[in-house]
Amino acid sequence: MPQDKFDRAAGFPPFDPETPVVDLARALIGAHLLVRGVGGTIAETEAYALDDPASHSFRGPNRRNATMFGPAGHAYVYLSYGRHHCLNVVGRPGEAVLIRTLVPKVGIEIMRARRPKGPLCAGPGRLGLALGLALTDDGKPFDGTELSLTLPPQAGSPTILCGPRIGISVGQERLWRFADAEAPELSTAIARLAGRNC
DNA sequence: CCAACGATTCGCT
DNA sequence: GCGAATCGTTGGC
Repeated sequence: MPQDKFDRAAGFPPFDPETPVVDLARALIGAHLLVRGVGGTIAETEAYALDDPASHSFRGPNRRNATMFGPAGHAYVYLSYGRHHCLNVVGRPGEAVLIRTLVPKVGIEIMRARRPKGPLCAGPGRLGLALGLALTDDGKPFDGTELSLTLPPQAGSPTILCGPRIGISVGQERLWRFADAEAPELSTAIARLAGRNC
């Protein structure tokens, strides 16, 4: 049963220049994410690398992806399909982890006000709306000021499922989508990842 | 310069 | 299950 390559208790988040983005993506499963006091537990992530045709960084730096080439531990927020604000955690240069699903914990009333119907934080677009993300959040650090990323003390090493990333037309062979097998929000996602543990 | 296409979601058939 | 919404980036001419 493969598990994380780093010691979750040693230091979190692992924003050192050595941590490959796949390890960061796995490390963030089970972490607690807050955006201006609203958030929850990360349940689903995707990794995007530099030599990765599915990544925004693949063709080099530009106005949109500049944050991906900046320091680790900052938020890369971009506009998806002209309407959704999606949140990433920047790792090594040109690498980032897309936060796809959160188990809502804090500020649920606020999230529900922003999203009157349907799932609060299941899917990157819904999550961005529920957390009140905007393009002005692009480049902000996860330093506990507006954005924070912590590992709950009681959190153990979750069982992590993996599978192909969603919504991409290239790079499907990389099984870089990760999900917490225990997360309640992921019934359909878990079904699609059933039996895969890597 | 212009047409096509997304790291998506929602509503209707 | 399918198509619209919506806009910045991309790629072809």
